[in-house]
Amino acid sequence: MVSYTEENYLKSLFLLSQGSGEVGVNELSQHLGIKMPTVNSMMKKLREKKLVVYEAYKPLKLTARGKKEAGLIVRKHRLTEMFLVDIMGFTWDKVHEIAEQIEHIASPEFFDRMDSMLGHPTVDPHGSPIPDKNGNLVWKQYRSLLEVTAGETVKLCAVINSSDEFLRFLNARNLQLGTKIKVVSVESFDQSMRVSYTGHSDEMLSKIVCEKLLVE
Amino acid sequence: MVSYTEENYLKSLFLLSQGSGEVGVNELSQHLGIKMPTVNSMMKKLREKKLVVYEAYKPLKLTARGKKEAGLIVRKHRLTEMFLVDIMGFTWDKVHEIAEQIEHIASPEFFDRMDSMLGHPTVDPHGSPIPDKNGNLVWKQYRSLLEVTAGETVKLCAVINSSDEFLRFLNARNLQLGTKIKVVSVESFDQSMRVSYTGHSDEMLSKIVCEKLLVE
DNA sequence: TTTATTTGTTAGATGAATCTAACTTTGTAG
DNA sequence: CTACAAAGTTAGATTCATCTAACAAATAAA
Repeated sequence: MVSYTEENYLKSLFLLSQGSGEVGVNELSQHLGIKMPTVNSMMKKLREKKLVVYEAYKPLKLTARGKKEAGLIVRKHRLTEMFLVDIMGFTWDKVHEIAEQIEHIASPEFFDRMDSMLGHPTVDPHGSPIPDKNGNLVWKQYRSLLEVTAGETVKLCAVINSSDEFLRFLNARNLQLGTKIKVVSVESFDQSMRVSYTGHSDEMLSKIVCEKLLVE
Repeated sequence: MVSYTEENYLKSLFLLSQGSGEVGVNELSQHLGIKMPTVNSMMKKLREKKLVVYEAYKPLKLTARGKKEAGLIVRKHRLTEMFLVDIMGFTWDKVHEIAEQIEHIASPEFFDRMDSMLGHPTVDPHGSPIPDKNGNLVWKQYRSLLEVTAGETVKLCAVINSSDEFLRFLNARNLQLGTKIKVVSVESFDQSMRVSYTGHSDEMLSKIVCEKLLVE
Protein backbone atom coordinates (compact mmCIF):
# COMPACT_ATOMS: atom_id res chain seq x y z
CA MET A 1 0.00 0.00 0.00
CA VAL A 2 1.27 3.42 -0.96
CA SER A 3 -0.17 6.32 1.00
CA TYR A 4 -1.39 9.60 -0.44
CA THR A 5 1.75 11.27 0.91
CA GLU A 6 4.08 8.62 -0.42
CA GLU A 7 2.45 8.97 -3.83
CA ASN A 8 3.40 12.62 -3.87
CA TYR A 9 7.02 11.86 -3.10
CA LEU A 10 7.15 9.23 -5.83
CA LYS A 11 5.55 11.54 -8.34
CA SER A 12 7.98 14.38 -7.65
CA LEU A 13 10.92 12.05 -7.80
CA PHE A 14 9.64 10.71 -11.11
CA LEU A 15 9.18 14.14 -12.63
CA LEU A 16 12.52 15.45 -11.38
CA SER A 17 14.25 12.33 -12.69
CA GLN A 18 13.06 12.86 -16.24
CA GLY A 19 16.29 14.50 -17.34
CA SER A 20 19.23 13.41 -15.24
CA GLY A 21 17.78 10.27 -13.66
CA GLU A 22 19.25 11.21 -10.29
CA VAL A 23 17.86 13.65 -7.80
CA GLY A 24 19.19 15.17 -4.59
CA VAL A 25 17.34 15.33 -1.30
CA ASN A 26 17.48 19.10 -1.39
CA GLU A 27 16.02 19.33 -4.87
CA LEU A 28 13.17 17.00 -3.91
CA SER A 29 12.61 18.90 -0.70
CA GLN A 30 12.29 22.19 -2.61
CA HIS A 31 9.96 20.70 -5.19
CA LEU A 32 7.62 19.27 -2.56
CA GLY A 33 7.83 22.27 -0.25
CA ILE A 34 8.79 19.92 2.57
CA LYS A 35 11.85 20.26 4.78
CA MET A 36 14.90 18.10 4.13
CA PRO A 37 14.81 16.00 7.31
CA THR A 38 11.25 14.97 6.51
CA VAL A 39 12.25 14.00 3.01
CA ASN A 40 15.19 12.15 4.45
CA SER A 41 13.07 9.92 6.65
CA MET A 42 10.55 9.35 3.91
CA MET A 43 13.36 8.14 1.66
CA LYS A 44 14.28 5.58 4.29
CA LYS A 45 10.71 4.43 4.43
CA LEU A 46 10.42 4.20 0.65
CA ARG A 47 13.68 2.28 0.57
CA GLU A 48 12.15 -0.27 2.97
CA LYS A 49 9.21 -0.54 0.59
CA LYS A 50 11.61 -1.10 -2.31
CA LEU A 51 10.38 1.92 -4.19
CA VAL A 52 13.52 4.04 -3.96
CA VAL A 53 17.24 3.34 -4.03
CA TYR A 54 18.70 5.33 -1.19
CA GLU A 55 22.10 5.43 0.43
CA ALA A 56 23.30 8.19 2.71
CA TYR A 57 24.83 11.11 0.81
CA LYS A 58 24.11 9.48 -2.55
CA PRO A 59 21.60 10.78 -5.07
CA LEU A 60 18.10 9.31 -5.07
CA LYS A 61 16.80 6.91 -7.69
CA LEU A 62 13.48 5.17 -8.18
CA THR A 63 13.51 1.38 -8.39
CA ALA A 64 11.67 -0.23 -11.30
CA ARG A 65 8.65 -0.67 -9.05
CA GLY A 66 8.88 2.91 -7.84
CA LYS A 67 9.08 4.13 -11.41
CA LYS A 68 6.01 2.19 -12.37
CA GLU A 69 3.98 3.38 -9.37
CA ALA A 70 5.00 6.95 -10.03
CA GLY A 71 4.33 6.71 -13.74
CA LEU A 72 0.83 5.49 -13.05
CA ILE A 73 0.15 8.44 -10.80
CA VAL A 74 1.35 10.83 -13.47
CA ARG A 75 -0.85 8.94 -15.90
CA LYS A 76 -3.86 9.53 -13.67
CA HIS A 77 -2.95 13.19 -13.30
CA ARG A 78 -2.63 13.81 -17.01
CA LEU A 79 -5.65 11.78 -18.00
CA THR A 80 -7.61 13.82 -15.49
CA GLU A 81 -6.37 17.10 -16.93
CA MET A 82 -7.40 15.96 -20.36
CA PHE A 83 -10.77 14.87 -19.08
CA LEU A 84 -11.35 18.18 -17.35
CA VAL A 85 -10.61 20.07 -20.54
CA ASP A 86 -12.14 17.85 -23.22
CA ILE A 87 -15.16 16.46 -21.39
CA MET A 88 -15.89 18.99 -18.69
CA GLY A 89 -14.99 22.17 -20.54
CA PHE A 90 -12.33 23.61 -18.24
CA THR A 91 -9.57 25.77 -19.68
CA TRP A 92 -5.97 24.54 -19.48
CA ASP A 93 -5.07 27.02 -16.75
CA LYS A 94 -7.68 25.66 -14.30
CA VAL A 95 -7.02 21.96 -14.31
CA HIS A 96 -3.78 21.40 -12.45
CA GLU A 97 -5.06 21.86 -8.91
CA ILE A 98 -8.03 19.61 -9.45
CA ALA A 99 -5.97 16.89 -11.13
CA GLU A 100 -3.53 17.12 -8.23
CA GLN A 101 -6.31 15.81 -6.01
CA ILE A 102 -8.01 13.39 -8.37
CA GLU A 103 -4.74 11.63 -9.22
CA HIS A 104 -4.98 9.95 -5.80
CA ILE A 105 -8.37 8.36 -6.38
CA ALA A 106 -8.09 4.59 -6.06
CA SER A 107 -10.21 3.17 -8.86
CA PRO A 108 -8.68 1.75 -12.02
CA GLU A 109 -12.10 1.63 -13.69
CA PHE A 110 -12.55 5.34 -13.16
CA PHE A 111 -9.42 6.20 -15.08
CA ASP A 112 -9.98 3.50 -17.69
CA ARG A 113 -13.33 5.10 -18.35
CA MET A 114 -11.74 8.51 -18.74
CA ASP A 115 -9.16 7.02 -21.06
CA SER A 116 -11.71 5.47 -23.37
CA MET A 117 -14.05 8.48 -23.30
CA LEU A 118 -11.08 10.56 -24.43
CA GLY A 119 -10.11 8.06 -27.13
CA HIS A 120 -6.84 7.03 -25.46
CA PRO A 121 -5.04 10.35 -25.63
CA THR A 122 -1.23 10.44 -25.64
CA VAL A 123 -0.72 13.96 -24.36
CA ASP A 124 -2.36 16.20 -21.77
CA PRO A 125 -3.68 19.72 -22.39
CA HIS A 126 -0.20 21.18 -21.94
CA GLY A 127 1.39 18.80 -24.42
CA SER A 128 3.01 16.59 -21.78
CA PRO A 129 2.89 12.91 -22.68
CA ILE A 130 0.59 10.59 -20.76
CA PRO A 131 2.41 7.50 -19.44
CA ASP A 132 1.02 4.19 -20.70
CA LYS A 133 -0.71 1.60 -18.52
CA ASN A 134 2.64 0.33 -17.28
CA GLY A 135 3.69 3.77 -16.23
CA ASN A 136 6.15 4.21 -19.08
CA LEU A 137 6.68 7.69 -20.36
CA VAL A 138 8.46 8.98 -23.44
CA TRP A 139 8.88 12.60 -24.40
CA LYS A 140 8.99 13.38 -28.08
CA GLN A 141 12.13 15.37 -28.69
CA TYR A 142 10.85 18.85 -29.24
CA ARG A 143 13.05 21.88 -29.57
CA SER A 144 12.52 24.85 -27.35
CA LEU A 145 11.47 27.95 -29.30
CA LEU A 146 14.80 29.43 -28.23
CA GLU A 147 16.61 27.11 -30.63
CA VAL A 148 14.61 28.18 -33.64
CA THR A 149 16.29 30.59 -36.07
CA ALA A 150 14.75 33.64 -37.69
CA GLY A 151 12.64 32.82 -40.73
CA GLU A 152 11.55 29.37 -39.55
CA THR A 153 7.91 28.53 -38.90
CA VAL A 154 7.18 25.96 -36.18
CA LYS A 155 4.20 24.47 -34.39
CA LEU A 156 3.67 24.92 -30.63
CA CYS A 157 3.43 21.40 -29.19
CA ALA A 158 3.91 21.70 -25.44
CA VAL A 159 4.62 24.11 -22.63
CA ILE A 160 7.15 23.29 -19.94
CA ASN A 161 5.84 25.25 -16.99
CA SER A 162 2.12 24.87 -16.51
CA SER A 163 1.57 27.39 -13.73
CA ASP A 164 -1.70 29.29 -13.96
CA GLU A 165 0.22 32.48 -14.40
CA PHE A 166 2.20 31.36 -17.40
CA LEU A 167 -0.85 29.78 -19.01
CA ARG A 168 -2.85 32.96 -18.58
CA PHE A 169 0.02 34.87 -20.13
CA LEU A 170 -0.29 32.61 -23.17
CA ASN A 171 -4.10 32.85 -23.19
CA ALA A 172 -3.85 36.63 -23.25
CA ARG A 173 -1.79 36.38 -26.43
CA ASN A 174 -3.90 33.66 -27.99
CA LEU A 175 -1.04 31.22 -27.98
CA GLN A 176 -2.29 27.65 -27.77
CA LEU A 177 -1.07 24.18 -28.63
CA GLY A 178 -1.05 23.79 -32.38
CA THR A 179 -0.47 27.46 -33.10
CA LYS A 180 1.95 27.91 -36.01
CA ILE A 181 4.55 30.44 -35.00
CA LYS A 182 6.86 32.23 -37.41
CA VAL A 183 10.06 33.59 -35.93
CA VAL A 184 10.54 36.98 -37.53
CA SER A 185 13.74 38.01 -35.78
CA VAL A 186 15.87 37.23 -32.76
CA GLU A 187 17.45 39.92 -30.59
CA SER A 188 20.90 38.51 -29.96
CA PHE A 189 21.43 40.71 -26.90
CA ASP A 190 18.70 39.19 -24.67
CA GLN A 191 17.50 36.37 -26.91
CA SER A 192 13.99 37.81 -27.04
CA MET A 193 12.06 36.98 -30.22
CA ARG A 194 9.79 38.84 -32.54
CA VAL A 195 7.19 36.34 -33.78
CA SER A 196 3.99 36.28 -35.80
CA TYR A 197 1.05 33.89 -35.93
CA THR A 198 -2.62 33.93 -36.87
CA GLY A 199 -4.19 37.10 -35.55
CA HIS A 200 -0.90 38.38 -34.12
CA SER A 201 1.46 39.71 -36.72
CA ASP A 202 3.99 41.25 -34.34
CA GLU A 203 4.43 39.85 -30.85
CA MET A 204 7.53 40.02 -28.63
CA LEU A 205 8.46 37.03 -26.48
CA SER A 206 11.21 37.17 -23.85
CA LYS A 207 13.83 34.47 -23.46
CA ILE A 208 12.11 33.33 -20.27
CA VAL A 209 8.95 32.66 -22.26
CA CYS A 210 10.61 31.18 -25.33
CA GLU A 211 12.53 28.56 -23.44
CA LYS A 212 9.27 27.26 -22.01
CA LEU A 213 7.62 26.78 -25.40
CA LEU A 214 8.33 23.43 -27.05
CA VAL A 215 7.91 23.28 -30.79
CA GLU A 216 8.48 21.13 -33.83
CA MET B 1 -10.64 24.29 7.55
CA VAL B 2 -12.33 20.94 7.79
CA SER B 3 -10.07 17.94 7.29
CA TYR B 4 -10.86 14.90 5.19
CA THR B 5 -11.42 12.95 8.39
CA GLU B 6 -13.64 15.57 9.94
CA GLU B 7 -15.71 15.65 6.78
CA ASN B 8 -16.46 11.98 7.19
CA TYR B 9 -17.64 12.47 10.76
CA LEU B 10 -19.89 15.34 9.71
CA LYS B 11 -21.33 13.39 6.84
CA SER B 12 -22.16 10.35 8.97
CA LEU B 13 -23.69 12.54 11.62
CA PHE B 14 -25.76 14.27 8.96
CA LEU B 15 -27.02 11.03 7.45
CA LEU B 16 -27.75 9.41 10.80
CA SER B 17 -29.60 12.55 11.91
CA GLN B 18 -32.03 12.41 9.00
CA GLY B 19 -34.71 10.69 11.02
CA SER B 20 -34.42 11.40 14.71
CA GLY B 21 -32.18 14.47 14.59
CA GLU B 22 -30.14 13.14 17.49
CA VAL B 23 -27.39 10.56 17.36
CA GLY B 24 -25.43 8.69 20.03
CA VAL B 25 -21.68 8.30 20.12
CA ASN B 26 -22.04 4.54 19.84
CA GLU B 27 -24.24 4.76 16.76
CA LEU B 28 -21.81 7.13 15.06
CA SER B 29 -18.90 4.94 16.06
CA GLN B 30 -20.55 1.87 14.49
CA HIS B 31 -21.44 3.72 11.32
CA LEU B 32 -17.91 5.01 10.81
CA GLY B 33 -16.23 1.79 11.91
CA ILE B 34 -14.17 3.81 14.39
CA LYS B 35 -13.91 3.10 18.11
CA MET B 36 -15.93 5.15 20.58
CA PRO B 37 -13.07 6.93 22.34
CA THR B 38 -11.83 8.21 19.00
CA VAL B 39 -15.28 9.48 18.14
CA ASN B 40 -15.50 11.01 21.56
CA SER B 41 -12.39 13.12 21.10
CA MET B 42 -13.36 14.08 17.59
CA MET B 43 -16.68 15.36 18.94
CA LYS B 44 -14.80 17.60 21.34
CA LYS B 45 -12.74 18.91 18.49
CA LEU B 46 -15.79 19.53 16.31
CA ARG B 47 -17.46 21.28 19.22
CA GLU B 48 -14.50 23.66 19.41
CA LYS B 49 -14.95 24.31 15.72
CA LYS B 50 -18.64 25.05 16.32
CA LEU B 51 -19.76 22.28 14.00
CA VAL B 52 -21.33 19.99 16.58
CA VAL B 53 -23.30 20.49 19.79
CA TYR B 54 -21.75 18.14 22.30
CA GLU B 55 -22.17 17.70 26.02
CA ALA B 56 -20.99 14.66 27.95
CA TYR B 57 -23.57 11.87 27.99
CA LYS B 58 -25.96 13.87 25.81
CA PRO B 59 -26.86 12.95 22.23
CA LEU B 60 -24.95 14.61 19.40
CA LYS B 61 -26.37 17.31 17.16
CA LEU B 62 -24.97 19.28 14.27
CA THR B 63 -24.94 23.06 14.56
CA ALA B 64 -26.39 25.04 11.65
CA ARG B 65 -22.86 25.44 10.29
CA GLY B 66 -22.18 21.74 10.75
CA LYS B 67 -25.38 20.85 8.98
CA LYS B 68 -24.47 23.05 6.04
CA GLU B 69 -20.93 21.68 5.75
CA ALA B 70 -22.22 18.13 5.94
CA GLY B 71 -25.03 18.78 3.49
CA LEU B 72 -22.55 20.12 0.97
CA ILE B 73 -20.43 17.00 1.27
CA VAL B 74 -23.47 14.82 0.69
CA ARG B 75 -24.27 17.05 -2.26
CA LYS B 76 -20.84 16.42 -3.72
CA HIS B 77 -21.21 12.70 -3.12
CA ARG B 78 -24.57 12.41 -4.82
CA LEU B 79 -23.71 14.70 -7.71
CA THR B 80 -20.67 12.53 -8.28
CA GLU B 81 -22.72 9.33 -8.28
CA MET B 82 -25.04 10.86 -10.81
CA PHE B 83 -22.11 11.99 -12.93
CA LEU B 84 -20.52 8.57 -12.84
CA VAL B 85 -23.74 6.97 -14.04
CA ASP B 86 -25.07 9.51 -16.51
CA ILE B 87 -21.87 10.88 -17.99
CA MET B 88 -19.33 8.14 -17.47
CA GLY B 89 -21.55 5.11 -17.95
CA PHE B 90 -21.07 3.32 -14.64
CA THR B 91 -23.87 1.17 -13.25
CA TRP B 92 -25.52 2.19 -9.96
CA ASP B 93 -23.81 -0.59 -8.04
CA LYS B 94 -20.28 0.65 -8.85
CA VAL B 95 -20.42 4.29 -7.93
CA HIS B 96 -20.50 4.50 -4.17
CA GLU B 97 -16.84 3.75 -3.48
CA ILE B 98 -15.62 6.20 -6.07
CA ALA B 99 -17.97 8.96 -4.91
CA GLU B 100 -16.81 8.32 -1.36
CA GLN B 101 -13.39 9.55 -2.46
CA ILE B 102 -14.37 12.29 -4.89
CA GLU B 103 -16.70 13.95 -2.38
CA HIS B 104 -13.57 15.28 -0.65
CA ILE B 105 -12.20 17.11 -3.67
CA ALA B 106 -11.87 20.80 -2.90
CA SER B 107 -13.08 22.60 -6.01
CA PRO B 108 -16.49 24.23 -6.20
CA GLU B 109 -16.14 24.71 -9.97
CA PHE B 110 -15.63 20.99 -10.45
CA PHE B 111 -18.95 20.15 -8.85
CA ASP B 112 -20.74 23.13 -10.42
CA ARG B 113 -19.63 21.78 -13.76
CA MET B 114 -20.97 18.33 -12.95
CA ASP B 115 -24.21 19.90 -11.80
CA SER B 116 -24.76 21.80 -15.01
CA MET B 117 -23.65 18.95 -17.27
CA LEU B 118 -26.27 16.83 -15.52
CA GLY B 119 -28.94 19.53 -15.87
CA HIS B 120 -29.18 20.20 -12.12
CA PRO B 121 -30.44 16.83 -10.99
CA THR B 122 -32.44 16.54 -7.77
CA VAL B 123 -31.83 12.90 -7.00
CA ASP B 124 -28.89 10.51 -7.27
CA PRO B 125 -28.93 7.14 -9.07
CA HIS B 126 -30.44 5.47 -6.01
CA GLY B 127 -33.25 7.98 -5.71
CA SER B 128 -31.74 9.82 -2.75
CA PRO B 129 -32.23 13.58 -2.95
CA ILE B 130 -29.25 15.82 -3.70
CA PRO B 131 -28.90 18.66 -1.17
CA ASP B 132 -29.09 22.15 -2.67
CA LYS B 133 -26.18 24.62 -2.78
CA ASN B 134 -26.81 25.56 0.83
CA GLY B 135 -26.65 21.98 1.94
CA ASN B 136 -30.39 21.68 2.51
CA LEU B 137 -31.94 18.33 1.97
CA VAL B 138 -35.57 17.27 1.77
CA TRP B 139 -36.81 13.75 1.27
CA LYS B 140 -40.04 13.34 -0.63
CA GLN B 141 -42.30 11.26 1.53
CA TYR B 142 -42.32 7.95 -0.21
CA ARG B 143 -43.93 4.84 1.19
CA SER B 144 -41.96 1.68 1.62
CA LEU B 145 -43.23 -1.13 -0.59
CA LEU B 146 -44.16 -2.89 2.63
CA GLU B 147 -47.01 -0.45 3.17
CA VAL B 148 -48.56 -1.11 -0.22
CA THR B 149 -51.66 -3.34 -0.30
CA ALA B 150 -52.42 -6.14 -2.76
CA GLY B 151 -53.82 -4.91 -6.03
CA GLU B 152 -52.07 -1.54 -6.02
CA THR B 153 -49.51 -0.57 -8.67
CA VAL B 154 -46.70 1.76 -7.63
CA LYS B 155 -43.52 3.21 -9.06
CA LEU B 156 -40.09 2.41 -7.61
CA CYS B 157 -38.52 5.78 -6.71
CA ALA B 158 -35.62 5.08 -4.40
CA VAL B 159 -33.74 2.36 -2.56
CA ILE B 160 -32.75 2.79 1.06
CA ASN B 161 -29.68 0.61 1.29
CA SER B 162 -27.30 1.13 -1.58
CA SER B 163 -24.80 -1.61 -0.85
CA ASP B 164 -23.36 -3.29 -3.93
CA GLU B 165 -24.91 -6.53 -2.83
CA PHE B 166 -28.44 -5.22 -2.60
CA LEU B 167 -28.12 -3.33 -5.87
CA ARG B 168 -26.88 -6.42 -7.67
CA PHE B 169 -29.82 -8.32 -6.21
CA LEU B 170 -32.10 -5.76 -7.83
CA ASN B 171 -30.13 -5.81 -11.10
CA ALA B 172 -30.52 -9.57 -11.28
CA ARG B 173 -34.30 -9.10 -11.15
CA ASN B 174 -34.36 -6.14 -13.50
CA LEU B 175 -35.70 -3.85 -10.84
CA GLN B 176 -34.66 -0.26 -11.45
CA LEU B 177 -35.83 3.21 -10.51
CA GLY B 178 -39.01 3.97 -12.42
CA THR B 179 -40.15 0.35 -12.65
CA LYS B 180 -43.92 0.09 -12.18
CA ILE B 181 -44.56 -2.68 -9.68
CA LYS B 182 -47.92 -4.36 -9.16
CA VAL B 183 -48.43 -6.01 -5.80
CA VAL B 184 -50.22 -9.27 -6.56
CA SER B 185 -50.50 -10.63 -3.04
CA VAL B 186 -49.03 -10.27 0.41
CA GLU B 187 -48.15 -13.24 2.61
CA SER B 188 -49.36 -12.08 6.02
CA PHE B 189 -47.17 -14.59 7.85
CA ASP B 190 -43.78 -13.16 6.84
CA GLN B 191 -44.87 -10.06 4.91
CA SER B 192 -43.23 -11.30 1.75
CA MET B 193 -44.84 -10.04 -1.45
CA ARG B 194 -45.71 -11.53 -4.77
CA VAL B 195 -45.25 -8.79 -7.37
CA SER B 196 -45.30 -8.38 -11.13
CA TYR B 197 -43.71 -5.83 -13.47
CA THR B 198 -42.57 -5.60 -17.08
CA GLY B 199 -40.81 -8.80 -18.03
CA HIS B 200 -41.36 -10.37 -14.62
CA SER B 201 -44.90 -11.56 -14.11
CA ASP B 202 -44.30 -13.45 -10.87
CA GLU B 203 -41.50 -12.43 -8.54
CA MET B 204 -41.28 -12.97 -4.77
CA LEU B 205 -39.76 -10.27 -2.56
CA SER B 206 -38.99 -10.82 1.12
CA LYS B 207 -39.90 -8.33 3.81
CA ILE B 208 -36.22 -7.40 4.13
CA VAL B 209 -36.20 -6.39 0.49
CA CYS B 210 -39.60 -4.68 0.43
CA GLU B 211 -38.85 -2.36 3.30
CA LYS B 212 -35.85 -1.04 1.40
CA LEU B 213 -37.82 -0.15 -1.71
CA LEU B 214 -39.39 3.31 -1.65
CA VAL B 215 -42.34 3.85 -3.95
CA GLU B 216 -45.09 6.27 -4.83
C1' DT C 1 -34.56 -0.57 44.02
C1' DT C 2 -30.75 -3.01 43.40
C1' DT C 3 -28.15 -5.08 39.72
C1' DA C 4 -26.58 -5.88 35.15
C1' DT C 5 -25.99 -4.24 30.52
C1' DT C 6 -25.20 -0.83 27.41
C1' DT C 7 -23.34 3.48 26.45
C1' DG C 8 -20.04 7.01 27.18
C1' DT C 9 -15.61 8.98 29.08
C1' DT C 10 -10.67 9.39 30.55
C1' DA C 11 -5.99 8.28 30.32
C1' DG C 12 -2.27 6.89 27.99
C1' DA C 13 0.10 4.57 23.85
C1' DT C 14 1.05 4.27 18.83
C1' DG C 15 2.25 5.46 14.03
C1' DA C 16 2.34 8.76 10.26
C1' DA C 17 3.98 13.05 8.61
C1' DT C 18 5.71 17.04 9.77
C1' DC C 19 8.93 20.48 12.07
C1' DT C 20 13.47 22.87 14.35
C1' DA C 21 18.05 22.69 16.05
C1' DA C 22 22.35 20.82 15.89
C1' DC C 23 25.73 18.14 13.71
C1' DT C 24 28.35 15.81 9.57
C1' DT C 25 29.76 15.13 4.88
C1' DT C 26 30.81 16.66 0.39
C1' DG C 27 32.61 19.59 -2.72
C1' DT C 28 34.35 24.07 -4.20
C1' DA C 29 36.84 28.67 -3.97
C1' DG C 30 40.69 30.70 -2.34
C1' DC D 1 45.13 22.03 0.77
C1' DT D 2 42.64 24.20 3.93
C1' DA D 3 38.26 26.43 4.88
C1' DC D 4 33.75 27.56 4.04
C1' DA D 5 29.28 26.93 1.93
C1' DA D 6 25.94 23.83 0.42
C1' DA D 7 23.79 19.52 0.99
C1' DG D 8 22.59 15.79 3.88
C1' DT D 9 21.77 13.51 8.43
C1' DT D 10 20.36 12.71 13.37
C1' DA D 11 17.80 13.61 17.35
C1' DG D 12 13.93 15.00 19.46
C1' DA D 13 9.34 17.58 19.57
C1' DT D 14 4.57 18.28 17.69
C1' DT D 15 0.00 17.32 15.72
C1' DC D 16 -3.51 14.30 13.95
C1' DA D 17 -6.14 10.26 13.95
C1' DT D 18 -6.27 6.15 15.76
C1' DC D 19 -6.18 2.37 19.38
C1' DT D 20 -6.74 -0.44 24.20
C1' DA D 21 -7.67 -0.64 29.01
C1' DA D 22 -9.98 0.97 32.73
C1' DC D 23 -13.50 3.59 34.78
C1' DA D 24 -18.26 6.12 35.09
C1' DA D 25 -23.01 7.13 33.92
C1' DA D 26 -27.48 5.94 32.18
C1' DT D 27 -30.81 2.68 31.25
C1' DA D 28 -33.19 -1.54 31.34
C1' DA D 29 -34.29 -5.94 33.82
C1' DA D 30 -35.06 -8.59 37.72
